[in-house]
Amino acid sequence: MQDEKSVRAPAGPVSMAQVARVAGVSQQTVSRVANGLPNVSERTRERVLLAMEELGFRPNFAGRSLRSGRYNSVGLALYNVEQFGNLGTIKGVLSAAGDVGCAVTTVEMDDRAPLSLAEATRRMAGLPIDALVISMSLKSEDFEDFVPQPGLSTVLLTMYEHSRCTTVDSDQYGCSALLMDHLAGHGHREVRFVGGPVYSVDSSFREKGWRDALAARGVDAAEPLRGDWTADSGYEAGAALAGDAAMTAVYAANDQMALGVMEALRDAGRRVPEDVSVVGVDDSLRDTVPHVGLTTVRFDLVARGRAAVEQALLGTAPGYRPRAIRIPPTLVERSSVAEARR
Amino acid sequence: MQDEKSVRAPAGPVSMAQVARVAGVSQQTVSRVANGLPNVSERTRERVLLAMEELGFRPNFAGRSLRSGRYNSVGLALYNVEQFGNLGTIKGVLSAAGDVGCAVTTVEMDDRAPLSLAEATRRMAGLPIDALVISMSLKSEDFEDFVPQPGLSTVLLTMYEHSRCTTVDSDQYGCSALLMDHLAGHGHREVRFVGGPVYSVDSSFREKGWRDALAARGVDAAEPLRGDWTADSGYEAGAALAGDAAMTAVYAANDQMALGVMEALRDAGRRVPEDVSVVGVDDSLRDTVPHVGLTTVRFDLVARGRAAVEQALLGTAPGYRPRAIRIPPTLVERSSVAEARR
DNA sequence: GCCGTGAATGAGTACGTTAACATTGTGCCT
DNA sequence: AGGCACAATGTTAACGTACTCATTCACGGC
Repeated sequence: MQDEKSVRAPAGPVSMAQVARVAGVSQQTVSRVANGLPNVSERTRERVLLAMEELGFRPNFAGRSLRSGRYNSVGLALYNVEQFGNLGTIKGVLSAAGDVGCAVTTVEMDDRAPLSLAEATRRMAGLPIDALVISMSLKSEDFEDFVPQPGLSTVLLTMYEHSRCTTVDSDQYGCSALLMDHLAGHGHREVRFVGGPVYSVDSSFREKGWRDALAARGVDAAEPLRGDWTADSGYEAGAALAGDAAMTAVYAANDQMALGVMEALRDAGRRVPEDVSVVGVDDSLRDTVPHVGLTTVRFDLVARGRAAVEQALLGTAPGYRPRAIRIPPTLVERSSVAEARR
Repeated sequence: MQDEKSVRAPAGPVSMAQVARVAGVSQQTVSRVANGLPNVSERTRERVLLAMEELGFRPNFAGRSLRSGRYNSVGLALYNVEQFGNLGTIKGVLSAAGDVGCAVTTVEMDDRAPLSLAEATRRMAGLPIDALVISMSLKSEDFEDFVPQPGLSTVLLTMYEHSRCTTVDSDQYGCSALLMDHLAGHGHREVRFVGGPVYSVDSSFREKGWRDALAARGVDAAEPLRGDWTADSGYEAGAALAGDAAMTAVYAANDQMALGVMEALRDAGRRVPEDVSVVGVDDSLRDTVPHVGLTTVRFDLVARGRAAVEQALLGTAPGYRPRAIRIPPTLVERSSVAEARR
């Protein structure tokens, strides 16, 4: 039963008390060593570190945060993980949380039934988190009557402006203004819109921006076409638009559809951008398609995620007032926009 | 100071004891209600639920898991969040964790210096997690001397076969066999390889698979070209290969470069697939490029993430033995491969 | 040589929860 | 009517940590 070296079977989690016994010190001294506090002699420190190593000590999170009242973690409720943009947002959330020494505790919410915000909050409330970021693409009315969990600072990633909750989002309305101004600067008035699915909130904000821009210039908006975000659906829309002699530009609600539109127009004998200008949204094709020539708009999704976490953590301080933060997009000018024909 | 309704300022976190006081029951009864345990009268239950609502009770995670010794959470150490494939893996991790009622606690590891595995494990050890999945694209030698934290079931997402740790990965070697067999079936012997950056472990496994497949057929491997995964770098490689009269097929280590290769070949007057066949890896262009014609290989990244979590959780049971799990890829046959010229 | 100073260490306690056990109350069978 | 089963509820203890306070010890100034 005797080994030559330090093979005391830990058999389950090792507490500071056990380390203390082996090192011949008090549990409090082990705590000091574990947290790098001063007033521990070098000799003692080494003895304790050795005992920790030997037993495989792992600090008990529960005990620690029961004492401190803090978890050093931000909650993230995700609705549709694979949706475009989530990776950038996740990156921003992780990055901002990491900057302040926080982990990110994530739960996927799209298991069975379409979950409500209330249900999501309830499920997140029991997790080890100091603040909560909720990313669920819901309709505006689903946000209206939402009441955040008292005592849990909550931020919603949505364009809806909530009265009791800070909301953060890329400016899905402003991106249209950016593109329409750009097109107008090149003399385009008759701009057609190819939207995403009707249930998409982002698409409808982009559509509203398009409508308002046209209205501001006194142009009647033609009935928008709709795709399902894929390049193939964009191709169909482009094919349908190719015969439209009045229009000089197409605004597709994302880049993949814009690419489809461009290909369909060219297949129908209309040159891009000489005959028709095309713009998209997202700048998702960079590095993916060789020689991308699509003028588009880029959202800083990382900034979106960062802002959400920053606000959520600010919200843990008393006296914080909810606000609405919209991350401005930037225009990415390439070669799919030219002067409109007279 | 008296409001007509239930606006007792909670002022900080609310404990079961406080709820108990308001509801006029014992703290244990509150616990029973919170956990949905039986043997509570309907009247009492309602009274407690009301008090919870009124005070904004939020179950204390620390107290609960201090008692139970479990966290119901899986740790995820991520090295390079935005890298291709991570989103699918994250999805799989979240999904598998969610299936067993676990959250996922994530920390991004690429802050300052290139972190070591040991450092990553140390940082994750103090988090509220029952098991750990580590996703860091390191060289094989960085994995060799890794010792997992005792008492913390750990899985590495890597092709390296570790002796004391379960490893999970998509089969980055087998994908080459799949593609080379497919090409060989169409009569291709002289297949050129366009790899990713030299430091990429995935690329080198794919390259090894390509070499071994050629060797098995007695063909000398030409020096591979290298890109940086982007379509533009693929275009350059394609331009360089266009003059190579002997080769009949190109194997690009990812789809974006394959697309660049195809465009460069066509620009140089060589038809694809009639003159040269091209294959890629990842199937990353689906829905992104209209009418994708690229024959490629698809990894089930969600399955990769799922497998990692499943193994990590299995590892919490005694008697578990480490294993190496390789998720097989599937061939996605499109139109960029034709019979080789005689 | 005595006391003050400050470093090193230990003792005691409380954080919020749940499990085990103890107690009370209610209704039913004989 | 007496007792027994079982439902409803309360009491106590323990999980591992870090804070507060107490104690010991060494050293230096006078």
